[in-house]
Amino acid sequence: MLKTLDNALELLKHFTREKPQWGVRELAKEMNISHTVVYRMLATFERYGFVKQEPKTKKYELGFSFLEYASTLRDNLDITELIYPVMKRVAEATNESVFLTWLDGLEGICLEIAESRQQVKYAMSIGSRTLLYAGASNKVIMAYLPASTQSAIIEKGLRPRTGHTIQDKEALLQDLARIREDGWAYSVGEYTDTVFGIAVPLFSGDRQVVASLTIAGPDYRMPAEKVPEALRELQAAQQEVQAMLQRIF
Amino acid sequence: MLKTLDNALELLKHFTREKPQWGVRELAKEMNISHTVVYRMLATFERYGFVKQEPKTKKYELGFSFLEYASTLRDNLDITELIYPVMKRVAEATNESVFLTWLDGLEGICLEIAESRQQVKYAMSIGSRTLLYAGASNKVIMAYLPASTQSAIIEKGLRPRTGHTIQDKEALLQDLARIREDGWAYSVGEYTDTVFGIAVPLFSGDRQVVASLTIAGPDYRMPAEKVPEALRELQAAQQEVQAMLQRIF
DNA sequence: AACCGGTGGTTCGCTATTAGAAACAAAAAA
DNA sequence: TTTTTTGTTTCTAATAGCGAACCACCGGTT
Repeated sequence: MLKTLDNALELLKHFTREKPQWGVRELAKEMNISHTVVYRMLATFERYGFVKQEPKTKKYELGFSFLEYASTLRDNLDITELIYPVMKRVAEATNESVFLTWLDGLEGICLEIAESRQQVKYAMSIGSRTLLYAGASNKVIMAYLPASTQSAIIEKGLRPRTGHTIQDKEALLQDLARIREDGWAYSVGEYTDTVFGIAVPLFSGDRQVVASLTIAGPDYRMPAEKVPEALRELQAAQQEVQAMLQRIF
Repeated sequence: MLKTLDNALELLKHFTREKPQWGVRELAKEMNISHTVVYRMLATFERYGFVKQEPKTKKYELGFSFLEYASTLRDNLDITELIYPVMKRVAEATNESVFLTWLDGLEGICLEIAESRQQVKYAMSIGSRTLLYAGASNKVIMAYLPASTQSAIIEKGLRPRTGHTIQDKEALLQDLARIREDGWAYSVGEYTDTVFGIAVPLFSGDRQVVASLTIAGPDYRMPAEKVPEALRELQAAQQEVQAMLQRIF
């Protein structure tokens, strides 16, 4: 393990939505290290476009290189070309937004969004991480993980996202068992208040869960009687995407 | 400048669309350094999710952290909330896709795309870099840059992207002068074959070009007589976005 | 089964690189 | 104006990284 690189990557973590700009000395104080060191790291990052210095304020912020790497990363997964069209079709058929959530370690990460025509955007954008124990899109992934992994997620703590987030370990495991039997998940307001989700899992060639496909939107637009129709649409997409995944993975 | 960090960022450059996966020794040979060093760098990056190792092949590839940082980066610019809705409106009015290109050093970078309903996707995705001397979206930015910056771009070389890319220095400068007079640019097949572009510039609070807004699509869908109407739509969007930019920058 | 060339991962001593105090110039703030 | 704070540069002690040699493992060949 390289300490210099480790320090540098730790530094990057400080550039967040809440605090996107940092002065050299300001950041050094925050990290409890010499401002000289911070300066050198930022200067090196800047040469590669990972941060850039605003000429006026002299403060540093994230650079466009992240966009470039994110772009090639998404290309690697053939999402835009293969999966997105299917998602878009479901979005148009159901008039709701469709999300592709990928499994990454003990968390989920949103890889693609097909917006419905109804322009109601959510506070979820591509690249945002999610906890696996709340919301249909996440639970449907967790349901198919090995028991040991499920435990690991639970051990990390079940902090509630909303008033409807399941906080009891046993209740969660039971819920997951049911989802596994059904082959799909439905939830309302678990991850975000007043938002429903209908989700199905996606598997790799060797039958491991790797992702989920989700229809989501404001709860008032998806009463119980409309769920079966949306689910049918989603399951058709699932099969289609599944076939493509087998060929790749 | 930190050499260790510099090396590490140089290493990342090798993960491209063309070669997204690397073995430790393979990459070491490519970079002409010890495989031990490469291993240490990859291991450190992996702890932060910037690369990940595929369990089967043991090869490394880019990790999801880039998506996360790209996401917060885009949030910083308030694009999704403020500018995207305007772009979407133009896309629906004209039935063509609308692109937001940002100025970054001597290059452009695509920050947002509002797709038209007609599902014809281009090989351009968010985060891709573009050269400033070809195509309406780029030239309209270059046209408003100071002469010294224009020279710098030209000095770097005018490699043709297509058969219609302007390669003569004088011809280019003359074209830019005209664009500056008109306040907008129109081109066909300069950056990508059989693709037209109509573009207008966007300025920061202190009257510096920072970006461009572009309508683009297959050339057969935009004959000369339809250009004025599309331009009108685009210029309305320009004013609207401009007003928002003044408030931010 | 033994072999071989390949892989990713580990160890350890020498040495190049990095950290951090101090100093600097410039720009805000007093 | 002075004072404080900023980003940046310089210097040297000492830490952290380099790389040869190492191991354990895998997959194909003999």
